[in-house]
Amino acid sequence: MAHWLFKSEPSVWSFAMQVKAGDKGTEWSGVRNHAAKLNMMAMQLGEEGFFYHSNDGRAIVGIVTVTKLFHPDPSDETGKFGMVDIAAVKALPKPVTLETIKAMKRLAKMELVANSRLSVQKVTDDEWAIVKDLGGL
DNA sequence: GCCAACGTTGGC
DNA sequence: GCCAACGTTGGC
Repeated sequence: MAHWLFKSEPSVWSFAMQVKAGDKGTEWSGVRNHAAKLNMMAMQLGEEGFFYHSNDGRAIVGIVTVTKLFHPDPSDETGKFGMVDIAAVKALPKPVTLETIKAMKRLAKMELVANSRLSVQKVTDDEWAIVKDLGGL
């Protein structure tokens, strides 16, 4: 199973809102980037990803799971892009900050550091295990 | 609030 | 099809 990372500004859509939205999941709409789209197309049902708060927070705060495979995003008039649905799984007992990630040698290659602007990223098995551990899971 | 990095757009 | 200009993102 592959692992992922979803990035969101908490003032727009926070992990707390994702939790409140329940188990069924919500549409991860509005992605207009091809690299992010390819990542979403590769996602399988039940695969898990980190939920990262950009700007305000700058930390990985929770885990989400894919509840619906890649499908068209009605908000995209060009029809080129799409989205998956995700639902919150659990919060990290200890959020893992960007600062911590940058300070860890084994996490230095994370896309979060290398390509911070990509909104849906791939996370390696190694990175997944390390961050979960740092997060207290 | 600034600025670097990156993606997209549009003129040629 | 190239590339300069522009807009957006996100860390600091």
